[in-house]
Amino acid sequence: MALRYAVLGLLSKEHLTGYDLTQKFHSHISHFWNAHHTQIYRELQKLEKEGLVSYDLVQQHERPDKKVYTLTDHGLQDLLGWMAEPPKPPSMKNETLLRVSLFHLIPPDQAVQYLEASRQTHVEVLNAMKQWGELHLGSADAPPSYELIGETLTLDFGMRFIQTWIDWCDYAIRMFRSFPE
Amino acid sequence: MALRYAVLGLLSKEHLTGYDLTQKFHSHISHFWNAHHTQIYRELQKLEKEGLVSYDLVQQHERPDKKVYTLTDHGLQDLLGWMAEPPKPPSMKNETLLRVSLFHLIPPDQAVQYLEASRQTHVEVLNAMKQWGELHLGSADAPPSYELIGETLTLDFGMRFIQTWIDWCDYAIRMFRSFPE
DNA sequence: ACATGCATGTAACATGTTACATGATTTA
DNA sequence: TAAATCATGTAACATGTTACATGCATGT
Repeated sequence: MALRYAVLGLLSKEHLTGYDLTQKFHSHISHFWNAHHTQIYRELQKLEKEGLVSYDLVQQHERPDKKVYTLTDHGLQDLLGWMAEPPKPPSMKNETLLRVSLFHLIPPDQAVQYLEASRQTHVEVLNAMKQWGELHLGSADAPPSYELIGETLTLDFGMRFIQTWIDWCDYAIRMFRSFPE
Repeated sequence: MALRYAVLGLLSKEHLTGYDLTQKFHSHISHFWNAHHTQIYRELQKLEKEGLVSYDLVQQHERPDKKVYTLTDHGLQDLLGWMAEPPKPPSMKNETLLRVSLFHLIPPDQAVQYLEASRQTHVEVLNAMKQWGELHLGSADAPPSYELIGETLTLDFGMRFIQTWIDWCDYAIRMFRSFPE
């Protein structure tokens, strides 16, 4: 029930095509949501049938037509209603942690190897986030405009989250190293 | 592709019925995975057809029969093969952050109210985790046995994760308070 | 009397993933 | 010459959610 609100939310800022939306998902909100283009096209069709979005056909030279989607009044009302719903407890689904919970099945050096690879992946993600923030939000020290407050806060959470991963990987590696092999 | 490994992983420790598995999902691994009983029954049927698990019918007095599932050799091999796969970058999907990214659509006091409710929810989850850890894993200071290392580490991550949420909520509330209303 | 627990499921639907398809244009 | 980009999709399948169903036992 939430993919629709990710789409409506992006459309509340700009008029976008399905393709544009896919790009935004990858570039702007991947630290808290993501979707394949196939899902987005399917969702747009449904939202259009329900009257929450409408589209204009735009002809292009030498390219297929594109559908530029717009949020309708009804769509904005639906979105604002959803914004007022109470928060739910977080539910995690993480393949790495699922593996870690079964580490007693494998030898310690394989576990350490896995944790080191995982740490490395997270370091790379964190660097990419920092770069993205500097490019899109400017200095992290200066307070953001009200328009950008949501993006600033979610990026900040994303970076804290990844840092938590890195710290935890270090801790876990130390714990494994303390076991006699 | 990972629910099956959550099921196989639990069955690598004990023989369990579908009902037992549902309980374990809720009580033991909810900080990094979860599933409805309907999913678990469906998955067990598939795993049985593929020969990764088998079951014994156990008759009960005054209750319907139960199927107690066991991991087969084939199932264990499949599980160990999965354990050796490389880690993926984490992918988050979080409704709260999706709302936060759209906070520019609502007035600051509604945003603060939401963040305070979210903080409260996370405090409650953290307390429940602490209690569960004391009950199942004993003192957090003493090093765990190798059998319990996975559960110790995943619970530790869960608690760090929730603490990160709480700290971030405080930061976000301060940021909103600094905006003139 | 009513809810909760034990134990198993079906059905319908929503969401997410992967593979395949088209066809011109631009970049390496 | 190969690939990536723009732009739109279909199809098949896996996973996740919600509602409904059964029937007995125990606790409040």
